[in-house]
This record gives sequence, structure tokens and C-alpha cells, in this order.
Amino acid sequence: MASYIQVAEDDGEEPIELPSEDDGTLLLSTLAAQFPGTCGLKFRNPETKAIRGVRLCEGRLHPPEDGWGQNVYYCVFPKENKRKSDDHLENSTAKTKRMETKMKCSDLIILGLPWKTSEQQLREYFESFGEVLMAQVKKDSKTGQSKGFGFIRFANHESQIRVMAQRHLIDGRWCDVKVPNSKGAPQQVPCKVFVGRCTEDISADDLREYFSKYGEVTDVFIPKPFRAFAFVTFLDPDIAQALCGEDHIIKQTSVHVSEASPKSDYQQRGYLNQQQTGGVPPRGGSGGVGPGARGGPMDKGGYGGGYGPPAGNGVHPFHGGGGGGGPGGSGNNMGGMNGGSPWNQGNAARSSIDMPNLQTLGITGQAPPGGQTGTGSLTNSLALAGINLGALPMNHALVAAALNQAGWGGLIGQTAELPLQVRLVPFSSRGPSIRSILEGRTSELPYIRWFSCEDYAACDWEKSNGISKKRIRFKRTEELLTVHHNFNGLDKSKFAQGVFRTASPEVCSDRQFRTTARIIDDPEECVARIPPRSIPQTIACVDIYSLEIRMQPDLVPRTEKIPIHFAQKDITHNTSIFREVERSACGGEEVVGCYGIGGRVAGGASRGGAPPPDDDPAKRSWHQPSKALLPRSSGYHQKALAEIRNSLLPFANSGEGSSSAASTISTVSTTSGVSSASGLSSASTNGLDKEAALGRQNVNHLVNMGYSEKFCFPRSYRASPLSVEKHPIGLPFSGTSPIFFFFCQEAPHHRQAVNVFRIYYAR
DNA sequence: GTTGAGCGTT
Repeated sequence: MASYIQVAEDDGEEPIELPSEDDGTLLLSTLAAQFPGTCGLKFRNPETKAIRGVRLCEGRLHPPEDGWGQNVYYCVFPKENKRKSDDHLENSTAKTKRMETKMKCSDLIILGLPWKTSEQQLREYFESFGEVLMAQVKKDSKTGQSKGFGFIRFANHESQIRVMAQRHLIDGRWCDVKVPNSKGAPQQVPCKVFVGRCTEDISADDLREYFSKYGEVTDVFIPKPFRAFAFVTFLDPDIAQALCGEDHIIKQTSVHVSEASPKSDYQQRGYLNQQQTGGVPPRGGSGGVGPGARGGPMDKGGYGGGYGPPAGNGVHPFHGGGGGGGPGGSGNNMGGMNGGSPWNQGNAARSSIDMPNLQTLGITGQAPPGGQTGTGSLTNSLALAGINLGALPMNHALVAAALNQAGWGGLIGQTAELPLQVRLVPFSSRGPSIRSILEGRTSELPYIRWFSCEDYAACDWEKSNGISKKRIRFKRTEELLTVHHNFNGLDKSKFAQGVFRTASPEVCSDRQFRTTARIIDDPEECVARIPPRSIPQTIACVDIYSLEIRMQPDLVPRTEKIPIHFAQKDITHNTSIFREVERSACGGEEVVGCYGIGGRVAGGASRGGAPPPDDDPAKRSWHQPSKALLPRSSGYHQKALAEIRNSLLPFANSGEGSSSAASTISTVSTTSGVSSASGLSSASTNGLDKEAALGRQNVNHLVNMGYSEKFCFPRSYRASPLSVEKHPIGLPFSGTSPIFFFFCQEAPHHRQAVNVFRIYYAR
């Protein structure tokens, strides 16, 4: 039985309880994990009042004769001025020096600070991690206004490691802490070990529990599917190193610990430099050696094997095909939409997706199996909307039905895996259908199917050597490998592979582009790449710094820009809300996806409610909510709301008749949030008001389920007068439908409207 | 009234 020993760094410091080993000794490594640089222990003998040293033998500290007792023990650190011989001096100095360099603190940059955060607040925040020697908020010299970043320095290295190992919510914003670029990476000692010969019954918890006795374990990663190895990351690199080469017995199984440095393997697989630079400890364990040598090096070859092409070639389920003759109306509608204003074209581009479209697949609430005529009113609604709808995460049953009906061989075989598949479906779904590219109906390139994402920072375009690149810049990169390009049901060998490049210092030392990952085309592999414990977080984490996708030239002889319209503003705040939801309301479970809708404001700023110049009510394909519901929205905003609303139509309660499906989707938008939504519902009879009432009703339902209303109506949102809290939106759900939360926001200064929402499955 | 990728007038 392990007992705990109270150890303090020095007299007057608060003791930390450290676990002893089964034989009653205390491992020096355990001690060093908490007190880096410690070489021994001492304590005050209660009888003699003298300081006594603790016996140290082969890395184990032995208890005093009468046991550790309740004494407080104090750390002993090497002292250079007490050497007895030159020889000793030299050795010890060298050791100390090495220790010092290894444990040396560097300044850390804090990025993403709220404008309002003061140095004092910064200091106070980080003092909970250890003694802060310096805290600075960089400010504009003229105005005194914060520049949104700052620096801190800790007194001890442990604090530094701890701080860098996580993100920080400071005054409502998620901030990153990094070693500044201006400073060379101080040291890179691997904290992670490879544990080979694992058996399947050894769980991550088992590993954590076992290895914790050597020092603090910060991460355990077991690749899935099972591959007989795992990774264990220690806080203290010394401990990791010390364990390397050893055999250990866990659950009657002898496992072998070795260095976790299959770098060549990384490179072969396209996972370059994932955790090699920057002095940043690995976070989340995402960089494990992945399973499945599918595909090849990214610069050549295509995806091997995988799913076959869908049944029924020549007809694609996206446009009126699929499922044995889908609704022709859909194709017509698309045509009509594309013939509309540029606005609508943009809309179309944003709404294209490569999931099978439920409607074109003939999946509606009342759809008979087999062929469809495309005359259902839901289909018509969608046609009016002019939007393809399949991109959103959807419930399993619907997906299964859709896929089955579509005869998508690739996924059919995986029906049993659908929950997994669904869980992996797009975090962000943008861009054209791959199918439509193959068939030459669009010049747009494929897009990231999904990725775990939180704070993408910007996206832009770069053209060089005749190749357009879509660059999506994100704040972080560690979950790079969770990118998944959905080629399900398609012949992947026909597609070019995505090339992911990163400029993040966490992945690249030089901040220049480097290839870091291939697109992962296998959902299972994606899952394997997400450390289980990080799912609730990484599902909200962005990690790609930039992305470049090229088509194979023989298939698509041209490369063109992909109009992407990622939500771009103040995602962070929303994200923090989402995170809260994930952690509390959702219990960390089943946060399924996120979908962003946004777009440029055509012509002028969206202030003042002026609709875009090309917004012809007769032509537009979107449903315009009543002004009463959108008292302060611009035309653009209304369009955005409508777009969201329309895009959610397929998720309308499928138990309802298809003709009423549209009305089961509500967009509630008010200037005063909840109360006005309900007020409107009681006062009027038009459809929209009913929807508002329904929306409110469902929000109430959410609240009853334990969701906090603030997640639906974040009125505390710090933003412009036109922003999100002015236009909260509630959407309905049914027992089998996803729950939707989303937020709309306009960014008039950027002439851009931004709408973001996330989807939570209620289970 | 507003802003959000970065790298520090020590």
C-alpha cells in the first residue's frame, strides 16, 4: 500500500504529498517529478531538533527507522560551493549545469489575450501554476491599448511545462502559451516512451496507473485498432528516459519500454516533425504512430483500395441520381439556383457537400423505398432553398437509410460502423462535392471533409506555379492528423491527395511550410488518431495551419480557387461556450459536429439593414424571415439566417409529414433573446412566429434536459451591437434529431457575416 | 462603436 509523504521544497513552502513505493521507499524520480533538480531529502528530527538526511540508495529514498510519519521533508538541492575535491567539483558542476540547462525557464509568450487583461491579471492567473517572475502585457506605446499578447516567466521549469501543456482560459478567451520565436528552443528531451508488447487488455488507465509510480504521467495513447503498443508520456523527461530499455510487467504481461522516436516512420507516413521541435511537450498525444499504412507517401500514388465506386455509375446521388432514380426536381432546382444572381451562386458553392444528400437520395419522412419522383414538398422546399443539405452530421438511422437506399457500396459494408462514421462526420463541411468534380460539373477542388477545429484563424488564397492553394491558417497544429477527407463511396485511387502543410512552430521549427500529413481516409484511423480523452476537446480544436489540396492533373486539368467561407470571427468565445457544453451539459460525450456558414457581404457593409445589391427577393433562393423576428438584422444577416434555416431542413422532425417539415425548423432571432421569442409566439399566427414559438419550446426542452440556456442565448457575449447575442437562434429537435445550437454574428468591419453553429446529439 | 495574427520600444 502506498502511503504519502509530505515533501516541501523548503521551509515555509507548502508540502506536496508524494506516494511511497510498496517497500516503503520513495523514488527519487517521484520526488524529482515534483521538485526538479532535487537530489535528496532532509527533515528535522523532532527529538534532537537537528536536520537529518534521508538515506538514498539506488534512486530510492529510505524512510527513517520509525517510518516516514507525519514529518514534513524538505528537498535537498545540489550546492556547488560544498565540493570536497576538484574532481567532485568538476563532475557536480557539470551535472548541475546540465540540470540547469535542461530545467531552465524561458520567457513564454501568451497569445490571444483579451484586450482588457492587465499584467496583474495575467500574473494572477499564472501564479496558480507556480511562482511568476515576470508578467507583461504588450501594449501600444501610444494608446496603451493591449496588443493581445504578453510574456511570462516562471521561477521553476515544472510550472513552465505544466503551463505549456494546456491551453488557458483567461478572461474568457482561450490563450496559447508558447516559447517565443525570438528564443531558441531551449531543450528537447523526449517525455514520451513507447511501450511495446502490450496486450489488448491493458487499458490506458492500466498504463497510467502503472507508470504513475515512476512519475507523473501526462498522457497515455493507445492506437486503435489495437496494435500491441502504446505511448506513455511523462511530465519529466528524465523519468521517460530512465525507463527506456526496461521491461515491465503489467497485468501479467511483460511490456517493453523504449524510446518513442519512430521519426522515420513518421516521415514515411507523412507525419513530419510532429513533436520534434519547439520545446513544447506533446499535447494530447495526437502524434502517435498511426495505424494502417494506407495510401503511400503523400507526394505520389493515390489511395489504395478502400471503398469501391458507388453502384449505378453515371448517376450521382448528388443531383437527382442515386437510389434508383432520385428526384429530378433537385437537379432542376440546382440549375435554377445557379442561374440566379452571383449571390446565389456563392450560396450554392458554400452549400455543396459530399455527403449523400438525403433528399436526392429520396430520404424523407414519408419516402417510399426505391425510386422517387422528386415531388415531395420537402424536396420542393429544398429546391426553393436552392441548397444542398447533406453535409451536416445527421442521425445514424437517417444516414444508414440514406446510404442503403443510395446503394453506396462503400458505406453499406460499414453500416455497422455507422455510429463511428457519424461521429466522425464533418466538423466543418465546405466546398464542392467530390463527385461533382469527378463529373466535371464544378471546377472547384475538394475540401477538408472534417477536422477537429476550434480556432481557425484565417483563410486565404495563394497562387504559385499555377497552383492555387487554399490556405487555412489555424492557431494550433497538434491535431493535424485528425483530418479526414471523406471519400466514402468513391474510388479514392482517382483522387489526388491533400497535402497538408504547416507553418506552426509547434510542428515546424522554421515556421515555413512543411508537409505534415496526408489526408486520412479511413474513419477508424481517424479515431485512432484522436486520443480518447481528448475527443471532447479536440473536437473543438483546430490544428491545421494551412492546407493545400491539389487535384491530380490528369483528372482535373486545372486548379482553381475554392471559395470557402469559414466562420471567421470570434469563434473563440463561442468555442468556450461549446467547451462548457461539452464538459458539463454533454458530459463530454457526443459532441458531434460543427458547421459554419458565412460569406462575404456583397457590395457594401452590412450595417443598417441594407440588403446586398444583388438581393432580388424574387430571385433569391432563401427564405426570408419576417422583419419582426429580425429587427436589427441586415439583409445579409437575414439571408444567412435563412441559409442556416434552410440547411437544417433535412433534420426537421422526420416523424412529421414532409409537407410540414419546413415548419419544424425554427429560426428564432430576436434582439432581446428569449423573452421576445416567446412574446412573438403568443401574439401572432404567422408561420414564422409559430416557428419562433416552436424554437422557444425546444429551447425550453433543452433546458429541461439540463442544457443551460446561456448556451443557446449567449447574451453575455462581448461583441458589436450587431452581433450574436442580438440574434440568438434556437432550433427544434426531436428525440432522434440532433440538437442544434448556433450563433450568428455579423462583422461589419470586415464586411462579413459570420454564422456558426454546432450540433449536439441528444443521444 | 470596433480588432484577433503574431513575437517583446524591457
